[in-house]
Amino acid sequence: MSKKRDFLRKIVEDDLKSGKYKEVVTRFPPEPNGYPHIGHAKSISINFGIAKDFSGRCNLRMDDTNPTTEDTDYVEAIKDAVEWLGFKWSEDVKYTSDYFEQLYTWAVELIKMGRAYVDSLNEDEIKEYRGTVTTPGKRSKYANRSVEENLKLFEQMRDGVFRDGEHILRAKIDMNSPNMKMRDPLLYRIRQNSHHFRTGSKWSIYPMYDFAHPLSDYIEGITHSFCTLEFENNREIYDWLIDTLKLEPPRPYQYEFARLNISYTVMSKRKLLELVEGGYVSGWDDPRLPTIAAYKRRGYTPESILNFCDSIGVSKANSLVDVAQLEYAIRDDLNKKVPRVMAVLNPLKVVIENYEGSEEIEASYYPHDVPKEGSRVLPFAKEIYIDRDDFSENPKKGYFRLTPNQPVRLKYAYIIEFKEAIKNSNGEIIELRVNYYKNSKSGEDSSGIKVKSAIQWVEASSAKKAEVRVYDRLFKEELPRGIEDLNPDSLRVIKDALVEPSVDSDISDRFQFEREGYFYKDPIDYSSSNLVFNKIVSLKDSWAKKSKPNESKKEERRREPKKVQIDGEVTPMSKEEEAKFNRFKDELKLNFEVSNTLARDEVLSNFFLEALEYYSRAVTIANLVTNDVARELKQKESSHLKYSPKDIATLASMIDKERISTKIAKDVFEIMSCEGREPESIVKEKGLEQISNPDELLPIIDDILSKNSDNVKKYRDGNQKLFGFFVGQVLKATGGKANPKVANELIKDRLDSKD
RNA sequence: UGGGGUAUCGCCAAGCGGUAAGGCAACGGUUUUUGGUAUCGUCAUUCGGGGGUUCGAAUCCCUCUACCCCAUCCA
Repeated sequence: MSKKRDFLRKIVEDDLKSGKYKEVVTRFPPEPNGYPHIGHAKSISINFGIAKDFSGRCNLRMDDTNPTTEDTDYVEAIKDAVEWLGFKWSEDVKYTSDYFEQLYTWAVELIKMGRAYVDSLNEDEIKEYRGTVTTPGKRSKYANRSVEENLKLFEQMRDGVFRDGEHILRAKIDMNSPNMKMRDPLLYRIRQNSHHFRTGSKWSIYPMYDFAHPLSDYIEGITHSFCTLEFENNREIYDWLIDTLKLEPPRPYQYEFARLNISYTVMSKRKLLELVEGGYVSGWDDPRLPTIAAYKRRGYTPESILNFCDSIGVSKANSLVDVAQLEYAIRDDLNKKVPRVMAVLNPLKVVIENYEGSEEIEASYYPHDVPKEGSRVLPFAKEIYIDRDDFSENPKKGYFRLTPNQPVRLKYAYIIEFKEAIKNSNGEIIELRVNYYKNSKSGEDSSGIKVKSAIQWVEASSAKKAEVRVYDRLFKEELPRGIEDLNPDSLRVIKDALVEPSVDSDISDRFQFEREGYFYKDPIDYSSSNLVFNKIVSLKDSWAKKSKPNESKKEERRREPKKVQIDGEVTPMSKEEEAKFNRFKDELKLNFEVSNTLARDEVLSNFFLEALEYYSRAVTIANLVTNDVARELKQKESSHLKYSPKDIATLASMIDKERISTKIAKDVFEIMSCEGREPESIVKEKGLEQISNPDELLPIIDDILSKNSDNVKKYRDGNQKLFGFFVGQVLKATGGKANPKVANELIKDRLDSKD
């Protein structure tokens, strides 16, 4: 298993360790209503990856609860994507529609329990009754129907008695819930005349996501149900359903992670569909799209996609991943795998005037640093082609290629030297005349000529013509809004590129065209008589960066000045709060902030006041209460606390008497709140009294200092930050019991004096 | 405006009271018959802002700010 542990893996690991589940079971549950994209790849990588890491299982489930949008084509595309990425789902592909009968039974059960009802409001009324995020909703009058009536109506809904929209099944939860999703969520709707791609016209009613999803997870024995952030609000329904139906454990729990966004592309189904249907791209597998089908067609490897998913991690923060990170993943993968070959994308004819005849040159497919074997033969003769970019009449500074007074090596072959440029009537160069050095042949070079670079070439008579499709980012904006941000140059088709003859063999489908990039034989259009290549990704090009001075040095290290943030209004205190505040501050001498916090929180201030009756040093108690007790109170009712104000008072007195350090006090507090024992007995039992005696501490300190002599040196050289490190080490060595104040002084002494 | 979330380098992202990981990008050097690769180095005195607690805070407390999600009979 990989060492890397994201928060989801941590949850799974803990659950397995605690024995909550014996085996982890996950699922990838797409709705088959669109082509999966790289965002799905992230989800696939998480769900299948976690199952694999923890030797569990992962189901592939088609969430087909909406007959109007779904289709079997999409099912195939999804299966294909999962397989292509190299995963195997557990058993057969699952379908939510397989569970319709069971789901129906549960719905009936809910009705019988009085927890669901048939509502007959129309769509607009339902919306209106739901209220808004700030105003409560109100319940429909139909919510009062008897169980019998609901049962009968629901049965009739199933039997196709009603038209779409006439009735709806809802859970009876809470129309005033601050969570909009809990305002009597819809469970079933009527879809009278739609044809479901699997169940046909068998059903007139279809379950909604919120109803079908948790229960399908339960049916399949899923343990961890991972989904994206936008379902956070739905989790409450998820739990409500499973609890209300009193389903036998083990039950699944839902956890959410952030959806993937990549710069310069779009990921939403709606926008993708718009691109395809609007003809802005050639189809779902247009290599410019972020769909898995597109990456596959473009030539990305499954490994590279998976590596990419690994590299971006999993978290809950909305983020926009730089495409450069994806590009790195594919380059990194292909670099190790793929043969190098020569291609000239923008051919310029070159005649080597002093060369006669022809020869064959053997050239390795792989550079010295790729540990793979294999070579091919390159024909060589008087007429060749090089790339137009590799000759310059008026070179920029730092240009390494052929110029009128700079020779260049033809890779694997000879060094050539410029003689003459032939131009057409427009002054464009159409042909180059050069001479070669006989004794400069690659591998047996005795010419002594130093060249700055070696360029690719193809021999004229044997080179094959190829179509090369060069892709750039689909959008010109980092965060595209829609088609208005389309990059007009996202596709460039080069019809008359030339490639060396060995390319048309079955050595590989992917190549590196030397000094250009990685290319893939188009799986659909490529044939021996019609060579078609897709550009997967270019090589890194530090020359292009250097030679393009536009956005140059200006941005150097220009740190944004820190924005000044304006603080908002703080709600004013009530009369009583203000009175308390003044008493705390003036009478009890608490500081402003502590008084403020205490005064504004009634539970807290009561707790504090009560503790004060047992011990009179207000400051220590107040600090304990405002910090540590407050933390617990965020999660628990005060009546659920396992310790009393008196215990806190005792703890405070122990701190004041310096029997224990504040650090240990935190530990003691922790035990108090977990086990509900008195501080005195905890300290006694564990022997937590702090060590303040220098004679006891000094040997420990010296030991640590000598063991960390490198850090001591660093500290003395000026790295003041390291001081905390030494204190930490001493505290660690004493089990936290060293009096940190004393330890601090002693360490400082030692560090500053002894050389 | 109610509720639910999230903020650590240009972009991802570790970190859970004791020396601010790592990757991408960027910038330099070395190697190189790919301006590729590899390799070495540089790149957060500071963790959204302000207070507080502590010997010690990215981590605990208070508070403010910004952004995302929720009012489909979609998922």
